[in-house]
Amino acid sequence: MPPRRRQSVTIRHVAADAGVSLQTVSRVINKEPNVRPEMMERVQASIARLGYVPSIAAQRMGGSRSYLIVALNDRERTIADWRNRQGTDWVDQMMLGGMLTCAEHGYRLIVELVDTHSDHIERELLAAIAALQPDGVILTPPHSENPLINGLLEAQGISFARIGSLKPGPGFALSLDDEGAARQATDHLIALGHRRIGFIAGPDEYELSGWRVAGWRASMAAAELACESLLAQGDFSFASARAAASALFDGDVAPTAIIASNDQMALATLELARERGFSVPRDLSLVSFDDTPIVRFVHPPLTAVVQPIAAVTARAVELIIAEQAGQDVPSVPVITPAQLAIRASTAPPREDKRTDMR
Amino acid sequence: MPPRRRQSVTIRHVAADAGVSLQTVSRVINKEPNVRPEMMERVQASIARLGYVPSIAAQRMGGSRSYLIVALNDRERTIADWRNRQGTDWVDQMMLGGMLTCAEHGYRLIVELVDTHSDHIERELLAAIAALQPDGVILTPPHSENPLINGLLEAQGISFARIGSLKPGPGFALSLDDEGAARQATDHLIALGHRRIGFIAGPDEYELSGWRVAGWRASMAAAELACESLLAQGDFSFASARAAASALFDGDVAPTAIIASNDQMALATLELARERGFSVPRDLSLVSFDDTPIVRFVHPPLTAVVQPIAAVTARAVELIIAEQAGQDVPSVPVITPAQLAIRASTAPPREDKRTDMR
DNA sequence: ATGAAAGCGCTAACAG
DNA sequence: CTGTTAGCGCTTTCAT
Repeated sequence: MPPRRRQSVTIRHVAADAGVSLQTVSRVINKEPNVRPEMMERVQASIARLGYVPSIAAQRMGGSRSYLIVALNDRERTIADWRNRQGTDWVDQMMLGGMLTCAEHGYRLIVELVDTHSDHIERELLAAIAALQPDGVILTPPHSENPLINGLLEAQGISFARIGSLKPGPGFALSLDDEGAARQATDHLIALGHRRIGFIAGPDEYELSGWRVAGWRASMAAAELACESLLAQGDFSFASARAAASALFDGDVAPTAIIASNDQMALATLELARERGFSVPRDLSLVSFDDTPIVRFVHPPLTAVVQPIAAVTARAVELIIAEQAGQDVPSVPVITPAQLAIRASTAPPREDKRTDMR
Repeated sequence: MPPRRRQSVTIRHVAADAGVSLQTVSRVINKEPNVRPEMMERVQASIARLGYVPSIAAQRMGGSRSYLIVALNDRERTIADWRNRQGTDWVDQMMLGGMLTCAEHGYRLIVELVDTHSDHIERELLAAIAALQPDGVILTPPHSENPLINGLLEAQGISFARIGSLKPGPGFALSLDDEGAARQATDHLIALGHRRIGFIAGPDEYELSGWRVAGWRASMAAAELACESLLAQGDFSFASARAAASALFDGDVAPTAIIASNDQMALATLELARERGFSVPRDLSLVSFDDTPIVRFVHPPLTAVVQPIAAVTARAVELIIAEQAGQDVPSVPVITPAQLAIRASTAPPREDKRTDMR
């Protein structure tokens, strides 16, 4: 049984050491105004000498911030990703962006998992809030636009960020530029000389599915290329994409390139292409969305749209902290551009008889 | 500026609702004895009805636990892994084991990064402790046996676990069974019919390097096989392993199988084998250590020793919580067996003229 | 510009 | 077995 531990050096020690009141020390810690420079210096010297660091528990108890930001992720999906060990690094990228940004401001990021589908999601969230009293919450898909969660957080008066959402409303909307990313991918293929570029869309439940399709359509239209018979739909799963790719291959206009709306679907397309004797990228160019680590290790490594999850999460943290500090924060969605990582799965199309010449 | 938030339902509300004193509620929350079953029930009913969840900040202030466990990782290495996006999932596996186990007991896991090489590592750790007041700390290599950290934690009276360490001393030592794992890998190859099994060791700075070599030696000896000219050493880096594998290939006894002490070194060996025209596993069987996701996606997928990081971290959390609760905890190192994932990189050796027949 | 007082939600130590 | 009291370390009032 460990001994009852107490803070070794408290604000009281600092106050005594500097010969000022607790209040003055508190003011210095919180960078509040109305402290003479010399006082401030004296206090800071004491703080440094004593190695004083405020207890966040006490700070929270005193009625101020908790310096805690909760990153809410879907339990089922996150655990499955961890268990599968397929290299999905969504959480890592969130930590990379979120933790480091938190650390810069003296905050901590705590990852919490909640059941999306559960009807006690409300209870789970409230429990986390009651226990942790976080200063902010970062929502990720599929929670970002959950009205229950959104309403609850708003009612509790907690700042929160919605990653992957463009909707106005309470909380900050932060999204990757899905449409722009799809355009970039399409333009890349067009520049390589492709004219029949297929697209495997994601499910309609996800708004971003539509954005990605829109980007592809826009690029195709700009290049005066037809989209007819070049669009198929999957549900982000490997199996669904095999069917979708199959439909594309067997369709009226065999594509020379395919863009898949996520990695799993791109891998399925790659597999199917192989089975049909198509060599990638010689017979078929392939572009993937998400750029999880795995697409770098398949053969050939896939050209992919990189999701800047770390950057978006970092921004989310900054917004939350800025709002805490009473600073002005933008009320429009924050859109972060995506990048295209060009690898070995895209190349100019092979010359063939079907190349139309107008 | 968000409004000053307060706990919506506190222990006081529960006490009033149940018509008992604060203390009784506290006792129920903490499962302390000396509460009549009927009282307990009444209090629990109120807790459920009001949706009460204790504030960990307040609990900590009251002088009890903080319900926080810090997982200390090396900053440089962790950030590099996140940035590289090579699929390294050490942190994820820690969270899988650590977070879930924490959650079962009402604890939270907070990941903290500190600079190993920095001389202010002491200050960093003390700051984290002062701010968070964690109930426990989980150390990972290369911190596990850092005397400064060990001493500091002991002095602070904080329970801590040392992952990847077998040393006695303050804190719980938890390790994977490196020697056993190496034996398993070697035995697997011997069972396949290999007799000339090479081993690429890790650097001496890591104790586990020695354990792994010992396991290989033991298995070889048990099968009456010679180790002569079959041991090479690297430093866990890709480059070092190319040299090591090269030495093995060019040595007196060309191995028909090689065990590399980590994934990077296995990949280097694979690459070199390819360059020399050896087909894996036809001409050379290959076993890797660590089993990061990447080895599943190379061709052929590598047979590998799986590091049960999640299981070990889960155990670490359990030990810390048990000690907190005043329960008896083992004082001997906790060794978790490793598993061998058999994939396509190992096969029986090809018949060749050099097969000795005694 | 500084200080003194009160209280945050909870638990430990003591009473009954 | 149960209730009362006194803090924990900090931040808010409100004085000065």
